[in-house]
Amino acid sequence: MVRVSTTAPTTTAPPNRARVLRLQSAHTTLLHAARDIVAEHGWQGAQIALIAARAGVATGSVYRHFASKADLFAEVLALVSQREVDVVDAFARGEGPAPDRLRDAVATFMTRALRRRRLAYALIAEPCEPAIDQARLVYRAALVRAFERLVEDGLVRGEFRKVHAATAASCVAGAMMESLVGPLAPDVAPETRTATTLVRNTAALCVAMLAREMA
Amino acid sequence: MVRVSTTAPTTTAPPNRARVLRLQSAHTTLLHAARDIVAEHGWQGAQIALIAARAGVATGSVYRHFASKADLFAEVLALVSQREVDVVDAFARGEGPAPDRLRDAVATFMTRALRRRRLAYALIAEPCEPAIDQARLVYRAALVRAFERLVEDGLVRGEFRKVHAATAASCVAGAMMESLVGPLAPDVAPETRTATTLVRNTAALCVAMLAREMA
DNA sequence: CAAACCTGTGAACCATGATTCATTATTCCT
DNA sequence: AGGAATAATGAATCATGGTTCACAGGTTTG
Repeated sequence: MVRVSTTAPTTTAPPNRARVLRLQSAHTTLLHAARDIVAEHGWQGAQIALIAARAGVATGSVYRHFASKADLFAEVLALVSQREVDVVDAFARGEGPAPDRLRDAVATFMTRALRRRRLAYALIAEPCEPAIDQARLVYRAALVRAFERLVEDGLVRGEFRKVHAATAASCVAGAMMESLVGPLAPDVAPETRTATTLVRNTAALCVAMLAREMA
Repeated sequence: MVRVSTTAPTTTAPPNRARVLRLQSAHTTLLHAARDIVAEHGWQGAQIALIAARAGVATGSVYRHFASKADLFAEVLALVSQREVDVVDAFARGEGPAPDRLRDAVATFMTRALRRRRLAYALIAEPCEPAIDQARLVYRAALVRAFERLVEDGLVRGEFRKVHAATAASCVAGAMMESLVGPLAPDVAPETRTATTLVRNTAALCVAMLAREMA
């Protein structure tokens, strides 16, 4: 690369910045490669060597950017999961009746999961080694917290009957995810029509759990 | 052992029976040892060598009775889990209003889990290796099916609003188990009073999901 | 009682796949 | 350009823990 030797690097800024950028880029590339591998082959197929190959670097290079495999996967989990948490959170902070928002949050979460099936299965239910499982629990907790905020909002607005927000949030999240486990299983035929019904039913059940009255 | 050489072993019955009994006994001893280890140290501490030691046999002997570690653990899982499934099933086949039975089934399951905490955590949420996780999914499915029978019964009796039984059962099971995950975590202080409230709340939420009308 | 046969033993073996590290290539600065 | 510093490489190493197996001890059969 041609550098037009500027008078003087005021500080060590330009080179550092470039270096940092390059490193960040490698970091991101690796992260994406890992995510893609998981989305395609699940945790089972997510070996360091494969990920490195996918990212176009050598195995050892992975350790230049991540302290360990667990570390890398924790970041992958965060990358993918945070988006989902944010989606639920958007509903928690939204306008309109809380029951409707709860219904939509559940439905949206499920629909999104049923699109990237393989990835969702990996995140929610796929058997995986303990270290990853550990990180998964953290993500689940975050998701529950997002639902908790939604429930709390509904309580403040008097739109839910009086329940313990944290418990209710756990129940909603649990109900939702357990409903997904079956359909997400890799071997099940992708019957999308059934999926639509499933989503609708589950969302309704979750709302019913908290509803002040029957419709 | 002194054998009073009876005239003639009509068949090969006597020796075989004794042998079979001895084998069965060893099998059972191993199974119990494995269960106890898991109940004390979780899957993490459940290594073949330790289990063998606990059972008072050599490592290799384990393989006289179980084809593999996964096999052994599958049986442990079945041993412990089947009882829980049966408990739920008893409520499914019981008398009285289905909503009450559902409430009691959930409460009973949770209460039982909160007693043997460590074991329940292992069965429900503890990070563990894929092979065990796989078997765990099977158990979850069985539990869901038990709840499904209960829901179906309630539907027949017209005591639940019209819902898809399988989906509702998943939701109930999921809600229940997710509620347990937090409190079961090994580090959490065992605040039993909170546990009582948690059980009551969760059971109520599960019933509300299906209830025809508000109380 | 001896031969055939199980069953138990536990140290050695092996497979897996993450992690390391001596070496080589690249990039940065003067 | 020259040399230090930094990054990339990937084959070798290592750790873990399940699994095997050649052998020993005891039991059954004839």
